[in-house]
Order: sequence, then C-alpha cells, then structure tokens
Amino acid sequence: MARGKVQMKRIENPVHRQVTFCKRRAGLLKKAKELSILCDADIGVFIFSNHGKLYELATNGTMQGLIEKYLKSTRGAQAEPVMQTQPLDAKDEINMLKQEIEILQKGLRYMFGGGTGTMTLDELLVLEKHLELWIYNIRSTKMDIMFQEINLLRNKEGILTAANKYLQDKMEENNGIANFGPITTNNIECPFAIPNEIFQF
Amino acid sequence: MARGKVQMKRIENPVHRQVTFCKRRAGLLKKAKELSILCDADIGVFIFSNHGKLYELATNGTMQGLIEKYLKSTRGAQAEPVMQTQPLDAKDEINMLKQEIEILQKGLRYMFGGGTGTMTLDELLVLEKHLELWIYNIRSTKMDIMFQEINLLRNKEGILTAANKYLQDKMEENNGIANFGPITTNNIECPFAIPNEIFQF
DNA sequence: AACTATTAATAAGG
DNA sequence: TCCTTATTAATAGTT
Repeated sequence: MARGKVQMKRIENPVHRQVTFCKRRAGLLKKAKELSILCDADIGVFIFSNHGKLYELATNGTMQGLIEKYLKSTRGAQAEPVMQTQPLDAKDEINMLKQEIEILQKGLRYMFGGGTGTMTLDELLVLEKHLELWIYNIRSTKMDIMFQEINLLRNKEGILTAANKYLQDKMEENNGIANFGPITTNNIECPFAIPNEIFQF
Repeated sequence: MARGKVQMKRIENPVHRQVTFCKRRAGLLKKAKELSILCDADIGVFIFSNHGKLYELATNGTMQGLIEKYLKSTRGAQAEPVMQTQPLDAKDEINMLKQEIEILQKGLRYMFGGGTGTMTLDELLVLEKHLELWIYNIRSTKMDIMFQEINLLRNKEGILTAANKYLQDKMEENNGIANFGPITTNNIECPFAIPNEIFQF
C-alpha cells in the first residue's frame, strides 16, 4: 500500500517476504484487536510462518477457551456414527469388540503418545462418538462372562453342599453315630459383599 | 481511518457498531488472506460477534487441521500431572478410584454431552494424562476382585468335593453298600475356557 | 449498499 | 531490525 501496488502472489525474495511477514503480521493482529474492542467481538487468530513458528492472538480469555467455543459452535454438523442394529452371535460380537479395541487403542496411542499417531480429527470425532458405546459393550460382555462363571461356581457349591448334607444324614440314619461335625464353607468370606459399586463403572 | 479519528473503545451505538463490525470483519479476513498468500503463511481466524455468530477463515486446509496444528505446537508447556507414588491400602485405593471415576464421568459428560459440562481444556488435558492410568487401575482392581471371588468359590468346590468323597468312603466302609453313585460337578461347563483374551483389554 | 474525505497501513529505501 | 516517506488501502461518516 505504498510505493507501488503489490501483486497478490507469494513474494519470492525471502528477505523481502520475511520483512513483509513481520509488518503485515503486526498489522493483522492490531486490526483483530481493534475489531474486538470496537465491536465487542471475540476473536482468535493464529499464524504459522512458512517455517512453522506460531504467532497467536486471543482477544478475550485464552486461545484454548476460544478453540473450545469454536469446536462447540461447529459440532452438530458432524456425521452421525452408524449404529449396529442387527443382533450378532457371540463370536461375531467378540470379533467386533476386538476390532473396536484396536481402533480404540489407536485412539489412545494418538491421545497419549504425543501426536505420533496419524488419526485425523474427523477420525477422532467418530472415535469419540463410539467410545462410550464400545466401553459399555466391552464391560457388559466381560461382566456377563464373569457373572456366569461365578453363578456356575455357586451352583456347584449348592449341589455339593446338598450332597454333603444328604450323605451326613444317611450316615447318622445308618450308624446312629456322627464322628464329625457338618462341613460348611460359610466361614469363607466373599469379597463381593464389599465393592459392588465398582461394577457400575 | 476516515472522516475523523476513531476512539479505540467499544462503539455504543448498536447500528453503528454492527456496520463497523461488518466492514472491519471483511477487512480483517482480507488482510489475513493476503498475508497468507504473500508470505506463504498458514493462518486461522475466527470471529464471534457479540451475538455469538461465528465468522471464520482458514487459509490452508480446514480450520480443524489448523486447530490440531495449533494444539500440537502448544503441547509440552502443560503442567505434568502429579503422580501418586505412595502405596495405598485397599479402602483408600477404592476411594481414589471412585474419585477418579467421578472426574472421568465429568469428562465423559463433557465429551459426549454436547458441551453442557464446564470442563476447561486444561482440565481435559490433565484428564487425558490420567485416563490411561485410571483405566488400568480400575481394570486391575475389578479383575483382582473377581478373580479372588472365583478362586474362593473354586476352593469351596474343592473342599466340598473332598468332604463328599470322604463321606462316601465312610459310608461304604460302614455299610458295605453304596446306594448311589459318586456326585461330581464335572459335567458343568466353565465358560472361562472360551474368551480369556477379552480380559486383556 | 455506495460514495468520498480522511486516516491508517505499508513498500521501498536507508 | 528500526526509521522515514511516498503511496496505496481501509474505512468513518454521510447519502
């Protein structure tokens, strides 16, 4: 805007480009601040130079708060995850769960591995939607199997206790002499009594 | 910048303010685009009007991609979550896990509840760091308790089976007549044989 | 929305 | 990188 009109294309001279970058960057951030003040707007700007250096401005609160606000205001335009409606047999379900675990673990690697994964934000949003359902399914399956096991063992306990009592009665009936007391397992504490709440997670 | 200097403060006249907002918003986005083109920079701008309407510009790719890049470039300056190093007794551990579950559930409400929660991004980052450890702890505790239960029930089974055999031997010894066959529970299938892999999740 | 007087931004040069 | 200055671009107030 001075000493000659500027062509709207990349400045090839690197020194020239760097100078212009500094000047116009300052101008842009100033303009953003002014707009924010004059018109009571909430503005976020971030600029990555061609060498990857970040310059940012958040006019109100933090950039993170602004990004949250931005993401919130753009939610809902996202594709709904496709729901599985058909019932599956146990083997298919286990395979499905395993596959979901793989995807989930990919997600976890992304989230906790410092960005070394390659998931896109879109993938992450789908993952987000599926996560709760996956956890629920996996928990349900695990709990079902374990409770089934526990109930079977309790049934065995009942059968054996009954058999025990029957044999003892028979012996008393036949001999009239009981040479030992009744055998029970009631003195063994069952940890299930304590932490039932934990299974609600 | 014309017909009089403008005071750098909020324009109180709403009509005036709205007009200025439109003009300067267009100017700001134009400047951002020009800077991006001239200097080969990657720029994201988002503007929330005082009525919450969003105007955005992402010069290269999508805003989501830019936000990812932004978040990635600002990671590492975050505070490390404080790790618990002292061993805890079972009750404390359960309480800790419960508390962590509450925070986790708060996080889940935030992530899946459409933003009705009030977690900040900082909270979410801490949550992120803790999540993997929490899940591991919760799983370990649950598995420990359930395996404990299962082992106790198996012990009971063993005790009762032994008692059973002892009583039967005694009866045969005393009577010389066994009026029924041995009682076992071996015909009851145990589902644990099938899906052991699922517990590795 | 269009116009235009005026200010603000900035390209080139030092 | 900062200062200066000629010139262009943005825009405040008006119609």
